[in-house]
Amino acid sequence: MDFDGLKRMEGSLDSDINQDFQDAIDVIQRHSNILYYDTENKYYETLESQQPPLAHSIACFQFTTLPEGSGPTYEWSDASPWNHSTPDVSTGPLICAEPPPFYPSLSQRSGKGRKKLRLYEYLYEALHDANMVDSIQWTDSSSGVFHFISKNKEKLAECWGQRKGNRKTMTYQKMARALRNYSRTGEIVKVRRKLTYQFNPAILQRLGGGPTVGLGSRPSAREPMQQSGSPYTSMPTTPAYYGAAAPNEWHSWYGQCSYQGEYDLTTVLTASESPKTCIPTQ
DNA sequence: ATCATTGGGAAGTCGA
DNA sequence: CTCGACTTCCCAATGA
Repeated sequence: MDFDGLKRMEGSLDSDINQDFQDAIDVIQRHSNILYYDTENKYYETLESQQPPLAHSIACFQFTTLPEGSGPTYEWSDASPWNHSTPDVSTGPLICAEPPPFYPSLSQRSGKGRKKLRLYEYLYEALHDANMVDSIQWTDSSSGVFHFISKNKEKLAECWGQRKGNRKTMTYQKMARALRNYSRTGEIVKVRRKLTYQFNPAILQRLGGGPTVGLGSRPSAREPMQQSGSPYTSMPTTPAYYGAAAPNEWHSWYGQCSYQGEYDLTTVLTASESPKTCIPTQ
């Protein structure tokens, strides 16, 4: 992203971002470095050339069609990122283009043996999509903390709903409800900050980035992630959220913080060199 | 007081 | 038929 792009971004960010503008800049800078993420698919290289100027279209997803019976036929990470351009939300209501012919219908998408795309996977995907930067951004990608942009969070939700082929329009409220269910399993937890959530480090790792933690299979509601002996239980390198990989311990950390009043997330999250304690801003 | 956001219960849907 | 993973609806609490 060039400087002009940055400037445009700045103009489009609304008040809740301004409150932590430095944060946003940091995230944008991170995104500018993220373009190499998908070098294998050449997504970001080709996006520009492939994209027609559909200024108000979103949520057109291109899937790689895999032959039936060739092993696990769908993994979310195998799906090519969707083609869409950033809608100019300031000029009017969001209009979603009809899915292109290759857009898989629900039945196709969930065909034999295909794993359903999970919300957290979708969010992770969106976080690496430069065109979604106006809807969702990393607050601190290394610790898996991300936040929704108040102004455009509904766009992301709509995209999610379209991707799932829901009958009704997905809203942020409904998406957030699903997100809250993750707090039970610990896949994503709520950060005590407006519109901000955090991936579990193990999930983050599994999704292809983030800190190195003990890997395990995906936790289930019945088997919440337990990582006793994990470095995160004793050593909060990025103290705020890694405090523990186990959800319960995360929460206990949050609980601690909440007693200390509002804390400076930016400070806490951007300082990873040395262990720090929670820093209240007031 | 208003609005946005958060949180959770409960029932329903859908695919595996 | 069961189960997981949402989805949908609703309502209450909280904070700006």
